[in-house]
Amino acid sequence: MASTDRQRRANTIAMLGQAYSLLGFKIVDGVVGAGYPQKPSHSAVFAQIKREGSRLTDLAKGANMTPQSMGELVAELVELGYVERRPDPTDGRAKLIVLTERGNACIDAGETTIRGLEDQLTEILGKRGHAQLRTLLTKLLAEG
Amino acid sequence: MASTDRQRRANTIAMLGQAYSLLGFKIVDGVVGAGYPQKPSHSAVFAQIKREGSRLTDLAKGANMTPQSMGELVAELVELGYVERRPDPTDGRAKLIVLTERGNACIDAGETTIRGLEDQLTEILGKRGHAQLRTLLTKLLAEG
DNA sequence: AAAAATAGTAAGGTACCCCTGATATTCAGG
DNA sequence: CCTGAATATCAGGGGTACCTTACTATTTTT
Repeated sequence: MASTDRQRRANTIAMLGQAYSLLGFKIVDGVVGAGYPQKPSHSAVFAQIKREGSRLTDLAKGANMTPQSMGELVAELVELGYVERRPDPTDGRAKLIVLTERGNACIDAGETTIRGLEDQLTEILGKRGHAQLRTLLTKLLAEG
Repeated sequence: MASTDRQRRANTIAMLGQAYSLLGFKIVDGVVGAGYPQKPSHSAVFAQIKREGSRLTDLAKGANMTPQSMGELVAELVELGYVERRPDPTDGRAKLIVLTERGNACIDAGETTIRGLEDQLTEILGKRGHAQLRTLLTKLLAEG
């Protein structure tokens, strides 16, 4: 991803990138550090999967990738013990990808990590500043 | 990079990532669209290289990678006609990586693209909001 | 002048992330 | 019940972005 800066004042986009890089890695580190090893791409599953379980195809669509690729991610998560494949009672072709207990615990660890980082943000920016940042980003993403 | 979300309210870090992803790709698209093909990783060079030229080792340090990896990036940029390797007159071991005319033009295109995107940000967030965002990010990066 | 450090190059490897193509099974409509 | 679409999976491939190890050429140190 280009920042293509070299200017004296960093551009806003480069700053966004640096901020994300800084904090994003801390999430993975936090979750992995809490005893839940995983690869960054796995979050594509964790971010979408429903409590009742999700179909592979739906996960793939949601993550904007092929079912084959998603299948590979799921296979890794099965290997790691975070999800299981179960036959879908409503469709013999389909399988439901469901979180195991450990999978749910992993998500909890992720949410805890994120909450901790949000708290750090509040410390750095102040309650007001943090809220402002969120408002601005929301606006930006709505229009972008 | 994990967002590990699934919450109703998106977390701030995920939003930072989305915003960066959105805008970062627009930079590359803009520069490439202006007739300067390149890969995202190349910005690691463009972002650092000095007008007088830079040494490979320095570029590598600045981008936090090995000289070998940086050497590869530089080789690609030489291929694309953006930089040249010249012997460093002050040290027979070293070479200076210097921008060609085309390389400078490419940087100019990048800066133009970024300026355009910054203007868009101002439109979306307002002059005040844009300034606030920059202030908040600056603070965040200083502490992080 | 010999030894040690530094600059760069060369060759090969790894992790990650995603793709295409082909196949088996099941479902849904005519 | 036949056929076309959908679901998942197997097999194989490829690109990006890095790394390690090993080497040569040059400079600096002793």
